[in-house]
Amino acid sequence: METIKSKQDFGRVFSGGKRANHRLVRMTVLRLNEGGPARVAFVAPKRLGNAVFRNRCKRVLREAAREAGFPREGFDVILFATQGTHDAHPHEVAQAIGSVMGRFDKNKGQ
RNA sequence: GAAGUGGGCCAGGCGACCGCGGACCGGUGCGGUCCAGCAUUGGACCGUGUCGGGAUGAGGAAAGUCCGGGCUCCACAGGGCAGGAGGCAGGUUAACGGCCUGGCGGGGUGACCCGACGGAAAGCGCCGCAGAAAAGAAGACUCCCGCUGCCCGCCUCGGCGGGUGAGAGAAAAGCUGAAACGGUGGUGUAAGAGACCACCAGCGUCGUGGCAACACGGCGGCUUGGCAAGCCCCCUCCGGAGCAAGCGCAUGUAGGAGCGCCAUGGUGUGGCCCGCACCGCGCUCGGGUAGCGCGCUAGAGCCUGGCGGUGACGCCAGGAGUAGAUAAAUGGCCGCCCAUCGACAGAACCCGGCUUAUCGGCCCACUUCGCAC
RNA sequence: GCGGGCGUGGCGGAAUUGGCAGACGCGUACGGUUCAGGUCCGUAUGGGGGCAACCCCGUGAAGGUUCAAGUCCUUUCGCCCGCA
Repeated sequence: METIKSKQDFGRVFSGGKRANHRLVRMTVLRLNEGGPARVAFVAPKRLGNAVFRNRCKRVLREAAREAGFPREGFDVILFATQGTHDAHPHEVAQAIGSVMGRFDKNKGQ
């Protein structure tokens, strides 16, 4: 699973991407016009808690992303943990990601 | 059995499947270099992609960053001032503000626990309100006494009684306060006082024991508040930075332009001075960069046994054993077991401590109380 | 990794060398002014107890030094800032 690493790439996704919120996950999605590998990033803000709490959040997101079929062709996605992510089951989070991504797939079809 | 004290240990386990970091091994594609050969080609090494195999992979505090070191660079880390830290004694150690043993003080019936525990007659400063007085202030004030003097009365003519409080005496009492020129009791006196005596506290000094802190005993003269976590004094220790240290490679219009200063100068140097080393330096404009590799994990380390030591610890012998990431790896799911899957919590150069957080459980030693034998 | 600062009523923000904690401003409540509202003026305003006089507790938390701590010291929690 290719991850976004450099500061410049993050900046590109933040400025050009669209945001979508859910109780269990928040995400920023950038549609890629030209080729290049689709990538993912996992973020847990510091205000959520200590290092163990945030590591757990990112592991849940990682497992959910794997189940949801990431990385998806043509998208760079940043996944943010929320307060609910820590105690959620990865399967729930995967469904949440799926429903949110559904909007973007629909838009793509139009 | 109940309550408690001290010390040590564990931090769910096993199996199956899917996934993550990553050393290593094997296959294979591409590129480069070298070697052999006339040549198709073959072999070795390096880089890179891909497929398969595959050991191994967070903590007792990884935490807070409160101390101490190692390591690296600055000069080989040197002198002084400033600044900072520590503060009963002896030991332990690489070092420490840690630890051990002992002393002293305090708490507990006890096992045990706690203690920033040098100096206030080196100096400066502070001690509000109350109180006569608050730090040597004079014996100032109230109070005490009635020797001398003065006044009045009596009378046996020199004394007696009464009054006064000028002079002399004295430091006991003075309601306050956190704290008042040691405390209690006695002798003494006009009244009193370490003036004298006994005991206690404290000080000095001598002796004995102890490496020492200190303890015990004798003697002495009678006595000098508290705060140093106020400044300070004394003793001991500390050069500065930190793995973004530091070294190498690659990239780059890059050995850039302008102005200013310059040897009693500038930089290394981080507060200052000296010393040492180097010879350009400062500002502005413009440009570039946090890519890759090394450092990077085996270390004053851990376990077991023996010896020395009261102990911390030291010495010797044997044994086991690679976390090294860099947008940063440990997760998901199923089954079984203990007891309900639990607490605090995630390595980032590495160690030794300290402090703080913490569900539940186990082991050892000891104390007090109750009951039974 | 290294270094520095802050925490006081509901809010902002004072409290000199330790010596009566909450000055001052805002806000809130009540009353007055007005036909009504605003402005303005006055009173009250940390918590608990008491009929009252008054007493006790309160400066992020827990200890300590001192006769006395918002102030000094230690540990700890939270927040903010700077440097590489």
